[in-house]
Amino acid sequence: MNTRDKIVYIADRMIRDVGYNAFSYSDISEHMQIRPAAIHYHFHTKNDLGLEVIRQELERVRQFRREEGKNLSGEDQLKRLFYTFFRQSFEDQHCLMGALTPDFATFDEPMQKRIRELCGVILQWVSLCLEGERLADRMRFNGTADDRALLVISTLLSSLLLAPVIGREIFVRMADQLLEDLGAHWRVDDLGDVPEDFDDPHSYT
Amino acid sequence: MNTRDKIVYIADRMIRDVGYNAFSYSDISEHMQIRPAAIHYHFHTKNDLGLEVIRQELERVRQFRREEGKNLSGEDQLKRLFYTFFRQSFEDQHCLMGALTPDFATFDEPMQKRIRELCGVILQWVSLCLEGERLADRMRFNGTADDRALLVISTLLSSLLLAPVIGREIFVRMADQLLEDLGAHWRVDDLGDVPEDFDDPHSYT
DNA sequence: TTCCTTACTTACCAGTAAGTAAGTATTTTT
DNA sequence: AAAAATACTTACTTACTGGTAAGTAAGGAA
Repeated sequence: MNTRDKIVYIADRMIRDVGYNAFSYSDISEHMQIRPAAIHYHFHTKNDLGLEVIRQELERVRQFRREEGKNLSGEDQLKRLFYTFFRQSFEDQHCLMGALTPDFATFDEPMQKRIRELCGVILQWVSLCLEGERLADRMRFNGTADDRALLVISTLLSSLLLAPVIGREIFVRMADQLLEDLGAHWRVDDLGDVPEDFDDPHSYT
Repeated sequence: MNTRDKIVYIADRMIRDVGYNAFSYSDISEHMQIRPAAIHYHFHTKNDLGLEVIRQELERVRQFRREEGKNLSGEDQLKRLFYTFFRQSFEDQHCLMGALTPDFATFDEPMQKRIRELCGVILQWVSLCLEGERLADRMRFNGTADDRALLVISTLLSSLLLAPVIGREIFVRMADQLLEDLGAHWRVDDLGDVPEDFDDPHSYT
């Protein structure tokens, strides 16, 4: 990974760990062979870095849907989503939306716009998966798929936020309850174990 | 309201507006006839102030349950909870848990402990209300009341987090869907309008 | 009248934040 | 071989953070 991408990767993790307003360039520099000022060479302002972190996550989600997701059922795509969140619950990390929304009011317009974009893409993705599953009779729920997607995302998001407070096990409790309510025939346990090493920069979301 | 309580009130609002790590003593001082250093007279450190903000909210919830809540049905208590969150969605404010949990890793032990306490009290409260409503046949749900309380809180919490991003209307959408799923015969619309002025320091939570 | 407390103010500290400017070693292009 | 771009470092500025120290005006108690 080149320096630029490494900076973005570390910033991404920092945002998920402690929130956007609680990390600095010097925090990032401590995790790599670089001085804080060198980060300014790659990202003029912290805002630019923040924008890039969200842009890359947006791109990852879009690429997954374009390429891998194309050949996967809604169920398999949802499993991927749940697995990502499951893994993050083990790392005491939050999803980008959960980490960024509380500080939303402190961001400028371009940043807010991009968060809105990320939010829209994720909701649309989950909504389409849910609608497909309902049509295939593998899930059932009242109301629109859009509304149900909102509930799914909000449950995953808050289970990560609450995990460090209440305990890691609440992710499985909440996710399984959600799946039961949706009439799904699979549970978090079916997703497989989380590997020991967590150095791959994948995440949706 | 005396100076000390006013500081706590403003700090509370700031935490809900922009998060704990994004406000300073000078931000608070700008909202009252006082210099930043005077706040140190009342609260030696920012941590002490944070602790007091949570303590007061904890006390408010406990007092409500001890006094008013005693004579109210689970339904009326839940209505009170939903109404509080509904009102906050209009102010683009977050609940304390939603505002504090993303920064959780940056807090020291006493602070984390108190947030955990607040979280526990709220969940227990909602859980008891839900259990009562199920027994009274006014609500129905699978699984334990504790798990269902977790879902209710997480939905309310994230709807506030997402409101500034997606739009205020999502609070009503998500809350109503939640109530429908629970088999409740009431909706957010039944809670009455939110008044224009929002200067009363009540909030649970 | 003196003393002490309360509730501040002003002035300051050390530390850290984001950001800049100038210089340098290394690689790439011409 | 010279020039230029790349990827930094060192050293800095400005602004602001939480926190401290010393002083003071107002009020009540001895």
